[in-house]
Amino acid sequence: MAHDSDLPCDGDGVCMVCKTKPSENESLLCKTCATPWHVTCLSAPPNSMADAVNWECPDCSLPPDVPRVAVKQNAAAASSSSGSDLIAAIRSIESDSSLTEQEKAKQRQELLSGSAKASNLEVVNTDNDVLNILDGSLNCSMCMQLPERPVTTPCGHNFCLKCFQKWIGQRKSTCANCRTPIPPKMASQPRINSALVIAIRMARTLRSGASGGTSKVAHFIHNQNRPDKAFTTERAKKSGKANACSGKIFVTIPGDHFGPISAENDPERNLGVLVGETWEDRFECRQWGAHFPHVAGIAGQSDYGAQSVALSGGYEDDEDHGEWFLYTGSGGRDLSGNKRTNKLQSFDQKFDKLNEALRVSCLKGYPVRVVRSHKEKRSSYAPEKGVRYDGVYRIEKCWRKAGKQGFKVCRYLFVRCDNEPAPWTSDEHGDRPRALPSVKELNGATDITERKGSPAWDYDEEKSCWIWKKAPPNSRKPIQCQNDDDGTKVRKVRSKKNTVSVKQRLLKEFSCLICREVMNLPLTTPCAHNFCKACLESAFAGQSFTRQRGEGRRTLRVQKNIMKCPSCPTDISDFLQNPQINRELMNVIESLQRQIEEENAGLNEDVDGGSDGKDEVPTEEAAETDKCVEDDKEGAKPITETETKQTNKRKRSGDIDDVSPKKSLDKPDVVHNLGEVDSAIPELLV
DNA sequence: CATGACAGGCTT
DNA sequence: AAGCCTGTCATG
Repeated sequence: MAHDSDLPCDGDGVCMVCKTKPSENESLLCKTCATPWHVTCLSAPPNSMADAVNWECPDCSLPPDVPRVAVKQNAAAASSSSGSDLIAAIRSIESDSSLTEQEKAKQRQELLSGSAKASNLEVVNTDNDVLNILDGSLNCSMCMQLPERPVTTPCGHNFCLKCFQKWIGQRKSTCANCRTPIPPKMASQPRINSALVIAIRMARTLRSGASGGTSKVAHFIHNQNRPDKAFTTERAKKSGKANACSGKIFVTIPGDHFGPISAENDPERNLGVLVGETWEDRFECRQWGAHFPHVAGIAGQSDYGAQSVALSGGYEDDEDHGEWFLYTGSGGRDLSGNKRTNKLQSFDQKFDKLNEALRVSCLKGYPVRVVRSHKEKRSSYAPEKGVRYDGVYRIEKCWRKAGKQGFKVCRYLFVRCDNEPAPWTSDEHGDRPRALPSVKELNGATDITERKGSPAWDYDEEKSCWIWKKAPPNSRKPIQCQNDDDGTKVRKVRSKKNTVSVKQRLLKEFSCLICREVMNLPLTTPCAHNFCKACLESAFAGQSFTRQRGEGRRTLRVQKNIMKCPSCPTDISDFLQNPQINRELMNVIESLQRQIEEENAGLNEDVDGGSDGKDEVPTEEAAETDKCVEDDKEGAKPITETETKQTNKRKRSGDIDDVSPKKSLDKPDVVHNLGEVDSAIPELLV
C-alpha cells in the first residue's frame, strides 16, 4: 500500500515528489499527523470525499511493527528526541489496549506535533477524554479540526472563522454542512462564539496542565464598583458621562507604564489586568489602567513612546485581523469649536504628537497595550459590548499613505506579542514570533519607518515567552498611590487548590445566558449567544413575528417585529422563526453530563445525597466560588456560610440584568474566568 | 433607528 | 488652549 515513492509536502508546503506547491484543493491533510500531502502525487489517493476527510497518510497507516523510514520534517523539527525514541513512543501508544483508536490517533498526532512529550504520556491519558469529547463533536466540518475562532451558523453548525470566511469567499451562500442558506449578515459579519472558545481552550488547558490548578485566567468579564469620586459636574452626574471625571484608578501603575499590568500593580485583586477582561466603557477601562485617555485612541508622548491604543472604529482605514491589524494615526480632521467627532478629513496627518509617540514605540520595539471597543463594527474580533483588553502588540512598521478619504494618514502595523492567548482563540498558549504579514499598501507608501535595532520587548527562546530584553523605560511620572484611608474594604485574593472535577468545570462553561444553568437544547444566535431553546422561546412568548400597521383603517403591509437578543441589541427575529439546535454542542453537553453521572455513581457515596450533580458543583469549592460572586452582588456585606449555601441557587429566568447593555452602578459583578473562579476566593479584610 | 449635536475632562 | 477612535439625548 505505502509506496516508497510517497512523500509529503515539506515545511514550506512544497510537494517533495513533484517539487510544486499544491493548491489548496490538491492538498490533503493526514488525520493523524496533520501533514499536508499532494493528492495527485499519491500512489493511492482517497476515492471519495468521505475517505479524504478521514485520510491517513502512508507513514501513519503503516502497521506498528514496520519501522518508519522517514521521520517527517515537522515531526523532526518539533521533537528533540531521536527518531528511535519517537518510534518507541508511538509503539507504546499503539500497544496501549486501554485506548480507543481515536484516542490513539490523537496521541500520535500530539506526539508528532511536539505538544506531548514521551514522559507525560500517562498524564495525558487521564483527562484526555475531556478534550476528546469536544474533538469528536465540535469539529469544523471543513478542516475537521476543533474550530479555531469558532463561529456558529443559525442552522446550528460550527466552523472556524477562517474556514467559514474562505467558504463565503468562494461565493457560497449555504451552510457547508447542511446547505441551509446563510443570512447575509452572518456571512458578512460572523461573530465568534466565545462560549465555545472558552470551553475548547479550557479543555486544552486542563489536558495539558494535568492538574488544572495552575491554569491562568483567560476570559474575564468584569464590572468593578463604580468610582469613589466621579462625575464632578452636575450634567455629568445626570447623564452624558462622556465628560465625567473617571474616578479612582485601581491599579498602581504610572500613566506612562508600558506593557502588561501585572499582579503586583493590582492591590485590589492581586491578579493584574488579564487578557479578555472587559469593561462597560472607556472610563472603567481607564480605571484599570489598560488605556488611560477616555476619548483619545492613543496614549503616549511624542518624546517617549505610546503605551496603548484603542480600536473603536473611528477611522475607516483601520483593518483588523486579530493577531495583527493596521491602525490609523490621529488628526487630519477639523475639530474646531465644540466638535468631538468629525469623520471627514480635511488635511494630512503627520508624524507628530500621538502619531510620533506610536512611531517611537515602533522604533524601540515597546509592547503596546491594545483595547478593542464594541464600536468597531467591522471587525470580527471586536467585543460585542464594552471595551476589552486584548494584550500587547508591537508596532513593526509605520508609514504614511493616502487614506480612503484622499488625505494622507499615518499607518501602523501592529502584531500581537502577548504571553496570554487572545480572547478569540481557543489556543491555550500565547503568541510566538510570527512572520510579518505582507501589506500591499506599503507599495507607494512614504516615510516608511522600521525598527533598526533589537526590540525592547521580544521573545525569549529559552524561557519560551515574551519578556523585556532591554529595561523598560523609566516612568517620568510619580507613581500613584492607592489611598484606602476612606475605610473602603480591600479584597485580597487567596489561592486555593482545585478539587472540582474537570468535567464539571467544563460543563459550567455551557450555561444558558438566561437561566444560568447548563443548557438544555442549546441554541446559538447569529450574534453568537447561547441559550436553552425553552428559555429563548419563553423570552419571546406571546410575541408575534409581524404586526399590522394602521389600526385596521386600511390594510398596510405587515411590519416585522423586532426581537432583540436577550444579551445584546441584535434583532434575532429571523433566527427565531426557525431556530436550529446546536446539536454538536448538545452532544458535548450530554456526554459530559453522562460521564459526570457515571463518575458520581462510582465514587460518590454522597454525604447529603441531595445534589443532582448536574449543574451544581457539589464541593466546598463551589460554595466558595459562588460566595465570591454573591459577595460582590451584595456589595461588601459579609455573608455567612449558611447564607451562602442558601443563595447558592441562582435566580431563575428573567434575571438577565447583567447581560443587558446599559446598566448602572449597582450592577452585579460577573466573574467569568477559567481557572481562578475555582482556585481563588476573595476575602474581606477590615 | 440612523444621523447629528454637543457637553466640558484630561492630556499634550 | 487645542485636541481627542465618548456617550447620551434629540431629531426626522
